[in-house]
Amino acid sequence: MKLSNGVEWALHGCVTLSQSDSPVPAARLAELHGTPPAYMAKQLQALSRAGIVRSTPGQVGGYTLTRPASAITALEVVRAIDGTEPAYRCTEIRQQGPLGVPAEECTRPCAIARAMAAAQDAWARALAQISIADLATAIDADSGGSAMAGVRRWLTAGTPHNG
Amino acid sequence: MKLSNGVEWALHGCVTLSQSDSPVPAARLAELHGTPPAYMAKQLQALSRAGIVRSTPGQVGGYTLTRPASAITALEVVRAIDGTEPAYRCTEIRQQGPLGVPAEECTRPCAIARAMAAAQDAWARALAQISIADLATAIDADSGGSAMAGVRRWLTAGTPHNG
DNA sequence: GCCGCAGTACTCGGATATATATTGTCCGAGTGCGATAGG
DNA sequence: CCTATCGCACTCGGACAATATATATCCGAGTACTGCGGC
Repeated sequence: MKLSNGVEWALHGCVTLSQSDSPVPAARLAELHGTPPAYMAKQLQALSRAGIVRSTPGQVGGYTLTRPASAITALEVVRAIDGTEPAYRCTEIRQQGPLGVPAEECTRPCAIARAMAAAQDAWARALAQISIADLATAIDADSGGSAMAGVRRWLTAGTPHNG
Repeated sequence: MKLSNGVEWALHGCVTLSQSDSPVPAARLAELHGTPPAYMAKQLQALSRAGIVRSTPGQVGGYTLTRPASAITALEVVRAIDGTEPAYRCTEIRQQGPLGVPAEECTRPCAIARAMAAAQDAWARALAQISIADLATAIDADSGGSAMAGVRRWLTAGTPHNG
């Protein structure tokens, strides 16, 4: 069970976007985080399809959060990048083999699938309780309260029409 | 985040093994579940390395659970097949880029990594609460109490020296 | 001085190669049972 | 009839291909700013 690396970049990217009102280009986010620019752009496109960020074309375009950071959960970001399919996919092997139960009796999911789904729900609930704003606050606290201010300064310093 | 298909086979296999005192060959388990024999054997080898099952060589050999089914958790089986590494691996991108924080200040994990780890813990706890015996009981209940008896009958019927 | 227009530079978006992990398969090493020969 | 020995069939175990997924990249479509010409 490996989560895509893009999830990490998307989460950090959302935290960064939460510090800017003006659009931030994908290339700039990639520069800030030290990631391949084209691949970071790919993740942002996925976030755009999921409705988490809005893309602004044009010369001073870029990406912006569609909602306040406190209204975006980590679960949404993870699902946008990694997909919504559950980690455990039951292939109904109980219907296979010499003792396979007929499909008509399989009215409810397999007990094993139910257990795995319950675990996944617990995981999702934990992520749903955390917002991008929470993450930004936590990161800021870890650095003594200077990290987010530094991000804001760097973002504005890099946009010539703003600084 | 996709979980290996072998997890499903391993879980079903452990439930089946819990119904037999004598060793069950991998090929027989594969036949019962309708899976590729060689690949099912691969999963059982992983379970053996993890100490969940014990392999018995020889003509009437096979695999047996090392402990009562009530003492084997679903988490152990999943970890044996899928590995113990967490789904989210922090690559410390906070140390990258122009605003990278020096490594000496990274005394505790990144806030995002902490959030993801907490979610993974919730997932693990949910799986740790479920034993192979619980799964067997649930599967049996789904079939009106006949499934496990059928498995036991099929296992003994297939072993010529027992039936 | 003000307005309309073309040019340009920048942005995103999807289609395209490469690397890696998973899936699936095979053959060799080892072990216990069973038949057999001897006492 | 009992026992030791040999052969064999069956088992697991790890090493080896084929496939699917994730990773990384590139080029084309579209849009807002900028400079220029006309009014």
